[in-house]
Amino acid sequence: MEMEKLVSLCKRRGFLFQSSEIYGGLNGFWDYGPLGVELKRNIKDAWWQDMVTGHDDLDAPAGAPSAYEMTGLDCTIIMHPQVWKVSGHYDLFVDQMVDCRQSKGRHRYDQVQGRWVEAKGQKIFVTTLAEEVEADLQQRALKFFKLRAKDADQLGWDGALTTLDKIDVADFDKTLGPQATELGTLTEPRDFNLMFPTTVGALAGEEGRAFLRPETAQGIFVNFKNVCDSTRVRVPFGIAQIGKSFRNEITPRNFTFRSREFEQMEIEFFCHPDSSQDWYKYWRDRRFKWYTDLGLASDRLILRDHDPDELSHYSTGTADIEYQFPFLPEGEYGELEGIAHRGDFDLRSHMEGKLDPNSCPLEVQLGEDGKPVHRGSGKDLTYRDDLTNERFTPHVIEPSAGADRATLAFLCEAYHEDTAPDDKGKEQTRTVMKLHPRIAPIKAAVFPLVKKDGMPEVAKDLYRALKKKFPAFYDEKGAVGRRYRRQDEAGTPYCLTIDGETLTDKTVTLRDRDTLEQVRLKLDDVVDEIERRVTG
RNA sequence: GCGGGUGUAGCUCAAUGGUAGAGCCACAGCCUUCCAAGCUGAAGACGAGGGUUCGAUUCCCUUCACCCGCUCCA
Repeated sequence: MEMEKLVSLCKRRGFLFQSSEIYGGLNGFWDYGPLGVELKRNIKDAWWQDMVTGHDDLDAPAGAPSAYEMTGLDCTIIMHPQVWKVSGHYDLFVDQMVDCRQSKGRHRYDQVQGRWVEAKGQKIFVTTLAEEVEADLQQRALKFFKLRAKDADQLGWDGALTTLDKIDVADFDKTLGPQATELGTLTEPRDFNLMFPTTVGALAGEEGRAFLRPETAQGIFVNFKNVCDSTRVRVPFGIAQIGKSFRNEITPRNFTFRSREFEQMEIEFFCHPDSSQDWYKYWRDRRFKWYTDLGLASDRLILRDHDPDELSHYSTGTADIEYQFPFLPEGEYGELEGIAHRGDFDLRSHMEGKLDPNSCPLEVQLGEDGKPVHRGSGKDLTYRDDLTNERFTPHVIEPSAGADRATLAFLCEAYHEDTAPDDKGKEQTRTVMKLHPRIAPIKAAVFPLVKKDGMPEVAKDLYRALKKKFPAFYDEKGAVGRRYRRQDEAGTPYCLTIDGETLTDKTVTLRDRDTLEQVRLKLDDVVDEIERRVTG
């Protein structure tokens, strides 16, 4: 399936529009149209229902180490600036980048490795992005100095392997960029702040500076104590939140996949350190199943465990749920959700101050003055188990899903074209969105077969009855076949048609979107039957 | 942010330095008894801003957006 067809359908039928389109659009921002808003809300509602309100907290669900409770929060988008300093976003989201004028490549300033080397009376700083750092450095140095492999002993290496940000910018004219063949092609490092700054209060200036949240998770961590104090939840339990987050991505691309304003569905699950591994595995599998239950095909969806070298050292496991989006090259997947074992990193950070993610065991990151780089709240965020009397800092499992990415994946999965003969027997292409009935924007459409003989009146009554329960659609215009096709593109799973028989025997036809099959139902049973089919 | 490509009606596509055409969709009506039928009618566009020109959708510049590649993806 080509992505353009889906993008075109989304616009034509009102699933998705470009933000501010009449002014030319804005890169990285998208609006949901009349059908899209229903679809996305259904996805968020399904998540909230399945994870929070509908969760059975009395018995351990399949695969769970024990029974557990779930509760929710709705936190603000703008939070105290210290939250982001302590969480690490403030330091981490201010990336410095260098561009290469020759290769046109852009690189993270602190991730380009290199080393000083001298030969033939010239000293240069040679860099690489290769995994085989030493080997590639030698090869590139040999090539630059026009030496053969057997002349490797003519290379005079000076100093240890380091990164680009550790050398003087003035030495950039003696630097061989990682993809360059000549010296001095790298630009000076430039800032790319991935957090959107804003100002709180009427007075501009550093005092009022705040940020739009780059994730919803921190709102949960800073409210951990509030939730414990105001409810009777006991560890293990989870706090869920759905809400907008903002990241000033360098390159928004691929329709809504990477947007600058997006919505997250996150759970922070708090458990005892000793059982955290089991909970991590439970959530990984539970979340994967959630997508397949709603219709994502398991052959396009994978659960990918991060390699150990991808993990922060304090995390004992992270897995991505990834979907084979049609805009990605064959064999590549895009992330829908990450499930991370975060240990006690977050709660401890908000107690003690920003932790150094590279320290082991974790220690507060100190500045040159010996004080924390970013101070924590100083509040006690530990938990006391009143059954065992044990006090500990809970470990956290974080299933973090993108609502817009899930919506896009369901749209991609739903798009189908098939052929069906029209009334003249000619094969016509049919575009149909095979959305799971639970997330379909419109659950049922009602048609009088023709606009006479009292059929519209019966159809309108049925439509009104359906609408009291869920979104329904009424259409009496044109040929019935055309009306069916329109609903196919909107993803409506069921169409109900009032015909001549309805008037005599009180039955209607129920037409299935995917199979095109029709069955007759008693008019009085229709509302209950449709409701049974479209609710989880 | 860099390089390449593309911007004409909701969609698909024309033509043109001098009043921008069509098909489909959608709309109103007629007709229609189960999968995009037919007839009639009405409506709808040169991404934005400058410049050259008597006149620019067309030529030039800038900008915005989308697509491909690079880069990035806590």
